[in-house]
Amino acid sequence: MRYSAQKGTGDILPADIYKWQKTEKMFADVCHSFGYEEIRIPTFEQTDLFQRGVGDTTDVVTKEMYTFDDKGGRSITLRPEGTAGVVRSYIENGMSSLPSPVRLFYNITAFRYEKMAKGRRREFHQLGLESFGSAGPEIDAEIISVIDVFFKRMGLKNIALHINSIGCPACRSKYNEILKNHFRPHVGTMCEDCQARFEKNPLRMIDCKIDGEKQIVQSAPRLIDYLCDDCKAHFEGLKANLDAVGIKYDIDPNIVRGLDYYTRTVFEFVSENVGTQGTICGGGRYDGLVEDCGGTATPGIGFAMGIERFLMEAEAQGVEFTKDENVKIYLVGMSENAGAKISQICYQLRLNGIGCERDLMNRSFKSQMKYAGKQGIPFLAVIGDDELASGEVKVKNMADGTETPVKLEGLVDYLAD
RNA sequence: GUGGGAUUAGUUCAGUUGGUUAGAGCGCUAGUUUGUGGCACUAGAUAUCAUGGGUUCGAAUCCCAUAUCCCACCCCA
Repeated sequence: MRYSAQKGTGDILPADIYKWQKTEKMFADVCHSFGYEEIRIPTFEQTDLFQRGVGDTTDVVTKEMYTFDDKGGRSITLRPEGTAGVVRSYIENGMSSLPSPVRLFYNITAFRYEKMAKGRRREFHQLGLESFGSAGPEIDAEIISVIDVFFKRMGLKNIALHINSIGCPACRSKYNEILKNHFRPHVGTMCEDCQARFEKNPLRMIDCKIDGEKQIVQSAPRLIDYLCDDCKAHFEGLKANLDAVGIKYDIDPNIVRGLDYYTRTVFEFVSENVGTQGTICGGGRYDGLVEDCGGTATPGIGFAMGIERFLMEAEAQGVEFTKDENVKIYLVGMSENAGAKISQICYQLRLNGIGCERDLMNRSFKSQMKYAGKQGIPFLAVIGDDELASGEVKVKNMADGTETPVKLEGLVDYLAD
């Protein structure tokens, strides 16, 4: 039996891991600079949290969740996204009593049972953040600028930002009636999905891929034109705040987003390099979610970015990731007697945080040299009987071939720069 | 859930109309007269040709099924 990683999962190998580490570290740095702190939440939650939080009519919940009963008979689900778990934690840990806004970021894996395609995995990784307690559009603009700053500091060029407002429950239900009146005479001619959507969520009929080209869909009234005064003011405020810092955006009335909890602001960063859908990062406001999950009514907003998709985009843009050297010096053993001394030197170097390697394969002198060269280790020193006698080694700089005599007791200091 | 392409060494790929011991590059191991590497040269190891059936004197090659990977639809990160 030959085992392989499960469909839609995969290994992140040493050859790539430094890119992930750079990405994760930069995201944390940027979040910190905005006053966000990291939170770590469990990989699984009770199924009900996602049904209620994400919405039990969404695709994610109805057909994509990894759900199973544990030995105690509880229904458990591997998180399909991060927001619901963070909201649960916010409520459970009484974070509403902390100074507002409460700002949290996270680095998680998430799980969705999907058919494979480019940029889509069953286990995938997200960097994201959530912010609680602030209802104004300033924070909407601020979390978008978190992403903008992150992209810029990672060396990415502009990635298209699409924004939209899907209103609050009040203006949305009013709009739904208007939309239904528009479609009612034509429902019969539309696709099966749209006939179902007509009753449950007419908003989604607008971005139907089957009927999308039809005149009746093209001419449908747009939610953004029917926002209530408060929602309209919020959206204008968002645009003004983005304009103020020079972040460019397109208003895309078709962004609906597949998760039920969104209200007012929704946005996506989209690219052509990560598959058909192209969303690298998506998010929005969810002013009703905390209350829906059993907390006191608290506005919230957040986003999540797919690390796999981000790296695809970074690679497509030719972003260079430099790999740090972990091992600074290789100690070549020249004689049988040198082994113990080399062990002592390595131990001292490592105690002082200096990475070093020595032969563990009983290799010839020449092979040790080759190994050090191939590994790209920047310094090298040969230790044989001469060095044992004199207590001095020649430290060779592998890049330019120069050698510097260094006393053994001074080796740590010499390499410490 | 619907449709399309693919699967040969660790890896990227060749492999003729079905015909003897299935090849190469990279990588790996060792050596090129035992105190200086990357390059080069030489040698070596490594393949149930995805799995199971079938056709045939003979299958990596043709047929069927299954699995996996990839791509599109849908949806999302």
